[in-house]
Amino acid sequence: MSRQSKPMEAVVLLIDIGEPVSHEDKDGQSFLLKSKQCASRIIQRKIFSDAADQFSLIFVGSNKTDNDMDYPHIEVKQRWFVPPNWDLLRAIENMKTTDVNSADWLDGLIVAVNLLKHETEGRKFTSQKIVMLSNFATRLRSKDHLEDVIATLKEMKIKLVVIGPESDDDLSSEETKSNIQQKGEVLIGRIVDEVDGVMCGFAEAMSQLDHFQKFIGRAAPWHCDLEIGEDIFIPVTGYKKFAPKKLLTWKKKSIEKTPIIQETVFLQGDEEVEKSEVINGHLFGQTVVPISGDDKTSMALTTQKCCQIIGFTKKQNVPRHILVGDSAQYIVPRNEIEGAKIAVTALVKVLLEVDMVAIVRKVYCKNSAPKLGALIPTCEDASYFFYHVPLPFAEDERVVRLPSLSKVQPSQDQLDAVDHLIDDMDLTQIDEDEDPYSQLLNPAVEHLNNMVVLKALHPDSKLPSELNINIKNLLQPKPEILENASTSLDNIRTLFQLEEIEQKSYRKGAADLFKRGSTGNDTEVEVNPENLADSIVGIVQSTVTEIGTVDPEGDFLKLKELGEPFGKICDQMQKVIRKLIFTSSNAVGTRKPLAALTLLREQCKKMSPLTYNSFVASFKDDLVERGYSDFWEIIVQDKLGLITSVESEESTVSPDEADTFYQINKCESLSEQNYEMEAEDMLDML
DNA sequence: TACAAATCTAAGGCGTCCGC
DNA sequence: GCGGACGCCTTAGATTTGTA
Repeated sequence: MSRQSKPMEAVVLLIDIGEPVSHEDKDGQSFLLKSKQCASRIIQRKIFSDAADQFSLIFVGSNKTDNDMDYPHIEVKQRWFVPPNWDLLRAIENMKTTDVNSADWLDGLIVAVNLLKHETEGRKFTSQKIVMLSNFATRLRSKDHLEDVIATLKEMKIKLVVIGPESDDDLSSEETKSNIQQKGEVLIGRIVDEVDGVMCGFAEAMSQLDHFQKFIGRAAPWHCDLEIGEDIFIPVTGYKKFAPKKLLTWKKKSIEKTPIIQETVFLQGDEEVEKSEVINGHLFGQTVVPISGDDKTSMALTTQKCCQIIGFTKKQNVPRHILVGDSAQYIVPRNEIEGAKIAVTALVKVLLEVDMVAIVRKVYCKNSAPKLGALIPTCEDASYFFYHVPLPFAEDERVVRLPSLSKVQPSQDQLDAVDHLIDDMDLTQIDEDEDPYSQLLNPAVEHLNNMVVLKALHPDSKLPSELNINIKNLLQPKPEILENASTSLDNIRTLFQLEEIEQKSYRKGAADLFKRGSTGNDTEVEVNPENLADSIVGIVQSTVTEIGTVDPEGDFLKLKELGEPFGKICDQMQKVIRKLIFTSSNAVGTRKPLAALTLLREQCKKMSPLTYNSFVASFKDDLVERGYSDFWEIIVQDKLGLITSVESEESTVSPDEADTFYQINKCESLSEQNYEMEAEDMLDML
């Protein structure tokens, strides 16, 4: 057995399919149709909730008689208790009414009790339930067994759920119940009362079954010692507070019942390579660095499970927006460990008093990756504990500079209107019990499950293009909230007039920007300075913060104009040139890095020849060493080597020295050959 | 010790974006 | 339109936990 098994309930679905349930109600639907929807929904919910419950199925009013007690018109359709499955669902979907109008629903109940008694023997069900769907419109053969049924239901602690006709209060004045039906309802009502069961109409039942139920499993504990320094260890346990709902997972299955075998083939060119001959590698620039399994093992960071406090900081240093991860944990003192509760409580109390949080290094298990997190002290219902929320490492952070919105100046009326709208739709003041959104279900999960059910039951039919009304409701604000905000919404509509703007293509935009000159000469363009300021320059000014690979020359000049330190932009330019040569794809070509290098040399000639000379010397070494001699040849051709004393007074390099620099000495070319050999060897190994 | 459930991790598949 | 880079999602496998 598992450590703590899921609850496993044995459920008998007892459904009336006799003649009396074939009649259509005022809403145009027969009782059987409603029974179908209801029973089907019960099974669907169980399938998707991954519950361990098992079902059997009994029809009352069937043309067949198939039960151990030989009661007429009672058919045990599914004897063995089986997990909820699509076959069961199809059996329910295919239910048809019969012309039998003398089936006894009490007989059906007795057969169901008998089934639970005998078919659950030796199996570890945690509870037993009968779900009965009938309109009780047939005359009972005998009421002799009534007391026995009640006694057995009580004795076996069977839960009884009866879904029947709407109560008289919910019926319209035109709808009436027959005498037999009224007597039947009184009788079943008595049974339900006696066994403390549940009885409801379809409307109520369906409202509870509309959405797929959430299965609340028991969170798995994570035991660890909270370490403070070298000597203090507090035994704690972590439980997930919340985690994202996982959607259905897809498995590749053949519908033709021939198994799908997934096969992976490794190819080098057109030739197949054995998996054993394939090893992983990392691509550094154009160089593949192979990493074998052994290398990987020796490179792996070996860690031990831990939850180590590495420091404390003021709570305001851990603002909400830097919290990361997709789940949070409770960290509570370990149960039954003496002193753990006292220690955690003391720590939490002190941190609350000084408004601080603890920063921890958390390793889930041996050799798993260390994570950074914040332990946020919390007190709820007189219990002191921590919330653990993951924090980002430095390299996880992205600094996004967005253009200023200062150009947008809303009027005071517009500001007030938005203010009112926020007040009217404010959910923060709603009582938690009345908050319609506190238990909001995930519409994506609901919709996907609905669609899977449709496809499973009707594989050839098309999926509906319209969303189910229940899903639509999940996506809408509640009507009462919209009503409350109706005045504010009207104000917003009036004050923020929307205009349709024709979407201009980039080319069209450019044509507008660079208006053709009045000369009519097609080759001349006239730049409209006002437009330019509002568009390209504006955008560039607000966004260029460092030199990128898209327009390195433009970025360099812009940053220089903005007064960035010359050394800093030279450094960035050098990095970009290296990136364009060594790590970009071949498609980049040599034009862009060459243009960037030319500009850098021109600028350094005036400002700092030493910076350029130092860079070009090490750049030459790298080019030769990595086998980029073609690009070096272009540098030689274009005379982009060392800046000489003739070109700049600050340079100490003579023209002769500059000429010698263009030659590659034997040692360098030897190392190049070596590199090529090594690369060939490595490729052979691959 | 075996087992089931919860949890985490790495690898591979796939879709989107962007530069050429 | 193509292909590389990147990120998200799924899946399989590993680890941990607690009970029978």
